[in-house]
Formats: sequence, structure tokens, C-alpha cells
Amino acid sequence: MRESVDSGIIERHSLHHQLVTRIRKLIVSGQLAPGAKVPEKYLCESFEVSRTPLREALKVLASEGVVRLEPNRGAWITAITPQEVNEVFPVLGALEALSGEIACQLLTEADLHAIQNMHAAMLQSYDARDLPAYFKANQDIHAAILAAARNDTLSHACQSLSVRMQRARYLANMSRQRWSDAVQEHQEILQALEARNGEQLGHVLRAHMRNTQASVLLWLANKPVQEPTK
Amino acid sequence: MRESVDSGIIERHSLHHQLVTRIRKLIVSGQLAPGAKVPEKYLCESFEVSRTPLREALKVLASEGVVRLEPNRGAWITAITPQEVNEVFPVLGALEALSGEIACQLLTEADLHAIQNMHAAMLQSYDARDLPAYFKANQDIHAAILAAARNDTLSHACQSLSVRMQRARYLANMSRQRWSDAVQEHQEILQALEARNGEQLGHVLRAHMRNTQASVLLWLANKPVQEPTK
DNA sequence: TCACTAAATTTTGAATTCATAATTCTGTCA
DNA sequence: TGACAGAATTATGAATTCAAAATTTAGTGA
Repeated sequence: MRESVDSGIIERHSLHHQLVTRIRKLIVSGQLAPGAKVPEKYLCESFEVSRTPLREALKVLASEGVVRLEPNRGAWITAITPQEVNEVFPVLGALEALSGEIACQLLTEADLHAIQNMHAAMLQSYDARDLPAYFKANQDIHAAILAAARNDTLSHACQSLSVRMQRARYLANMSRQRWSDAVQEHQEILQALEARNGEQLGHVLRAHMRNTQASVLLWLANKPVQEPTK
Repeated sequence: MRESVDSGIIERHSLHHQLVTRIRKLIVSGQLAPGAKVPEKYLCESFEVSRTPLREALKVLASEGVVRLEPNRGAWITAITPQEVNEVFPVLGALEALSGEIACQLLTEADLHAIQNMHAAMLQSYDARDLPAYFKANQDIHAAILAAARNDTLSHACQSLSVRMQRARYLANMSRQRWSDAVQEHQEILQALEARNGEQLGHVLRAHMRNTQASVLLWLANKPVQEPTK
């Protein structure tokens, strides 16, 4: 999203910033499991950095809510609890609804075409039952709507919240039924966008979030074993 | 909000956490002016800490958006721009509206009484034309509605956004007209709460934010001189 | 064997140190 | 004068060091 583009000029980020991005990825992808202790020493070694920038990164991740700091006891990957799910999704729903409303006002033809393409790609992945590709396309669509709203503050807020839920979506295997419903909901999202009906899009996105929330909760209830391990 | 209460047990926060809180206060109150460079050395000396925890705090404040880090050039207090105002207020509006909707469902009698008292205090401050006291009561009310929604994620998101705008509200002298309008809007907020009409409250809060946004923009346009000084 | 204490070890939080980038100062030449 | 080059100084980013807290291990006695 905020990565550098063109002209080969690689944007130089400070070490701690790169670490925030990379550790966040490890958390979202589940390589650092919810409830586990953050292996500070191991991360320092594998990234070949000292503890200073790593610890700076952990402070930032803690303020984003994906890491919890316990005084004198180190950092832990936050567990995914029903309570957290019930807190985050409504907020995410409100923000995505807002982004949809604004996007409908500002949407360019180019924006719309891009999203239509992503939607097509998503359908293909669905037909091929390629879950990772589906997830990717799905995220791309939500990110594109967000980008179309042209509000960095909104984008930033949405992203840091969805990071917390994404790992749940990664780990949770959607039911066949839920997957099919989700695709249907995306059909409605696209229609509302094409009609540039902001209010409608807001409603659809909110409903989409509510349904996703329910699906994640269901998964949590059935797979409640979350290692609070070291 | 998350401060420790009762029994005299003072919650021990890590140094960087205390610094985040204290520096944030300096920024909100305008003692560290928008656009100015963060005086790292000075802050270390006055807080009597080394650079390590201070710099950790700055990273966190940067992720909240009140500080901007320039690689190899240090940290700067973010300026308040019309663009930022136009970005933040709609997001804040959506979140406060959500908090209002939920609050109406969960509101206890005790919650309501507390808010009624704050409202009365606010009216008194208005009548006395005591702006600081008015601000305080005003913030208390918004915080209480947020608290009534019992969603820490929502509270956290709202607070970090309103911090960015609060300093504008501090600096901006409200017009006589705006002040009177705002009080009227708060009357409507209280009524919606008493009626436990979530939808209504959502609308009123959103409108309240839109009007505040306009007021801040107006101030910005007339007082555009923002020191980008060292 | 088990519970408990105390020493040894590891981990954490924060100060200090060090290399490098940015800025300021100084002197030269047009 | 005033623009510029280069030296001196300062600030920044990150590694290292150090003290204190937590955890683990070893040892003792019931």
C-alpha cells in the first residue's frame, strides 16, 4: 500500500519500520502463533539486528494490538478471543461501510475497472477452490475500495484492525456454505459499486462483516485450543 | 481510562509507556507545537531518561499519527492540515456513531445518570463561559458514551484519532455561534441517549462531528501560519 | 519422593557507546 | 561582500553493555 513504486528507487525505511512490517507478516500468517511468546532472541538472530530496533518494533506492534507487552516478562502474540472478535468486527464494519460510501462518490472508471478485474480473479479462484488465491483477491478488493476512498487515516485504521482478524481468517477454514455466501455478498458489493450507491454499499459491507464475524466465532468455538505456551 | 483505580496500588508502567502518555499530553496541550521538531535531547533531560525509551515512545506516537519520523532527520510534531482534518473527522464520526448505537443498547441507569451529571456540568461551564472546564466536561461525555459501549478496541481507535484533533480544538477559539450550536447538539445527544434511540444518536453524533470539522477548518483557514520551525 | 529454599542462569529494561549521516561553522576565492 | 568547499560539530540510528527482575536449576530436609 505504502510501498515504493517505479523508477527502481527503493524507499529506504528505517530498520524498526522494516521489522514492524516483517514481524506483522509472521503474525498474520500464523508463523508466530497467537498466544505464543515473541522469541526476541531468535528474531534478532534471524533478522540479524540488535535488540534495540526489534524492541522498538514490538512497541509499535503492541500499540496496534497484535502483541501484548508484559512488564518484565516480555512480549506475547495476542490470542484471538471471542471477545476480541466481537469487538473488532463491528468497528471494522463501520469503517469499511464508511469507505464504501466515500468510494462511491469518488470512484473513477479506472478504479472500477480494476476492482471488476479483481472480482473476476476472485471468482476464478473460487471456482478452482484455490483458497489462498481467493483470500488474496478478496483482500485486494477491500484494499481497492479503501484506496478509492482516498483517506489515508481511514486506510490505516482499517488495516491495523483487519490484521488482527486476518490471521483468524487464515487459520479458519471457511465452511463450504460460508464460502459460497461470501462470494454472493461480493457480487452485491460489486453491484453497489457499479451503481455508485454508497448507502447500499455501506449496508452490504456491514452485513458482510457481520457474517464473517459469525463465521470466525464459529471456528473459534470449535477450535478453542489456543496454546498459551512458551 | 485505563488508569489504575482503588486500593492505592499504583500500576507500574514501563518507562516507554509513561513517556508515550506524557509526550502525548505535551502535544495535545500544544506545549509541543504542530510542525515543530521533537526536542529529543531536551525531553530526555527533562524526563531524566535515556534516549532508548524515549525513542521507543516516539515510534509509538508516530504510529498513532501525532509524530512524523524522517529518516536520519529526527521526529517532528505533525502539523494540522485541512487535509488531515478532512480525513480524521469523518472516521471519528463513523466511530462515535457506532459507539452511540451500541451504548444505547447497553446503557445502564448508572451510566445514564453519570452522563446527565456531566451534561449539567457542561451547561454550567457554558453559562460561565469557562472554556477549559467546558472542554473537560465535553470530553468526559464523549468518553462516557464510548465507555458505555464497552468495546476497548473502539475506545482505543477513537481516542487516538481524537488526540490528533483535540489540539486543534484547544488552539481554535470557537466562535460564539459555534459554541452555542455545539451545546444545542449536546442537548440532542442527551435526548437520544435518554430515549435509548441508537440510530438517532448515531445521526446526531455524526452531525456533531461534521459541524466540529467545519469549525476547525474555518479556524485553520484564518490562522494558517503554522511554524515549520526547528 | 516431594516441597521448599537458595544459588545460578537467563531474560528484560534501559543506559551507554559507537559509526554514520546531517548540519553548522570557517576560510578561501571570485 | 557572497557563494562555495571542506572541516568541525552535532544529531541520529543502532549495537553493546549493564543492572535488575524473572526463571530455572540444584540442593536440602522432611
